[in-house]
Amino acid sequence: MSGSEDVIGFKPVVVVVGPTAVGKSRLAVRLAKRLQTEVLAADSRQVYRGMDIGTDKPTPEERAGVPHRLIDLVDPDETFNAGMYRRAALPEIERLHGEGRLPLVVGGTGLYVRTLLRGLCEGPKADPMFRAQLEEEARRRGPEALHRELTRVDPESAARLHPHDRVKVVRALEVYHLLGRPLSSIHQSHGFGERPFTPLLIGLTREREALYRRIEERVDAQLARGLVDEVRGLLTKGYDRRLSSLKGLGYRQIAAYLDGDCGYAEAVRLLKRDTRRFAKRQLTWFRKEPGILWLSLAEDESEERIVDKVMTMIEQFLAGLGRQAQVDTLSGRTVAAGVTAG
RNA sequence: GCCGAGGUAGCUCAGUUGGCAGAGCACAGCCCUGAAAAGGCUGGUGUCGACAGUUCGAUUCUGUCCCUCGGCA
Repeated sequence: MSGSEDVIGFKPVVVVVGPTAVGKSRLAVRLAKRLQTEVLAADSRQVYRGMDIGTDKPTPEERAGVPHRLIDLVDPDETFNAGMYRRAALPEIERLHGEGRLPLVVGGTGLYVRTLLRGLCEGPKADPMFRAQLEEEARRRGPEALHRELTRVDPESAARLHPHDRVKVVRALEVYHLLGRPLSSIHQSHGFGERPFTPLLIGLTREREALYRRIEERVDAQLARGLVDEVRGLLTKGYDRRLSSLKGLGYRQIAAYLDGDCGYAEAVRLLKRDTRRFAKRQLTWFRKEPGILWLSLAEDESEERIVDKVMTMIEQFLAGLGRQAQVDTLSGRTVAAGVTAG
């Protein structure tokens, strides 16, 4: 079933979010089978080709019969970012709608999910040369110098950003440099106000302790599957540790070990710790994202039962859309594509 | 049983010549508009082993007891 064809005027999208290792990917495969649709990843790391174990991509077996999109889009030394993700994802969603299927977005990259559901402001694309220049300046004169510069051209952004937050200070300066307009004014007029779809947002969570245990187990499993060899292979191919792709969890810590910065046990400890911290940051992000229906998973809960629960939520969601469409037709209003559901 | 060392945060430990208890790690809370698994900010969570004594005031000094680790029996 898909059901999206009976809700004329709406563009429904089901989105499953949650912290790393909560169990999103496995659930996604089962859900996609039941919905006869495809999995659209919202994951800033799985876009890199050749980075499979460390990003915990679904295995070929898991992907058999269930197409996965928005994975393996670029090589590790290519730039990728939220804007590129959005440009790649929107056509996939449109295509599925055209085929009468319900798009299923699954991922833990909060910003990517947000760019789909609420848009991305019309800022200029990243300019690597200019960024490198600013980075050099930060090294020479300290990060505070960049922040002082920002205070001159965009006092609002400067007030919002901590002087040490180099990445975001550089982006704000870049926007002003390319556009002659402060980033803050662009944000203000955008405000994440777009509503291109009618989403059902499902957040998966677990008790903190259980989640942390799953993270440790998953890291151990990744190591058993050959994470060290995967990282070594990337370094041998000439990919630099400073690449954004290799600064991700797993790659950063194992590359440090391979370069002799620390011992193996220490690298594993740090990887587990950093992954726990990451999961915590994800929870902070999603907690304040509006409209998420939270589903707390019990440790002994079977995958079949979880799928049933989520399917019930999806059916109710679609039924609600049907009623809403009827009401709107009766009252003679034009149904705008993008009525808020949350 | 005797002798010695110790008991302070979740862990390892520092410290108070008697005056609101502090480091690292661990952890918790938060920010985020083309780097987002990135980047950044904030926070000490405590019956100082227990009971009694001295004192205006004891985690600190004294006594008794309990526990841990060594050594000797």
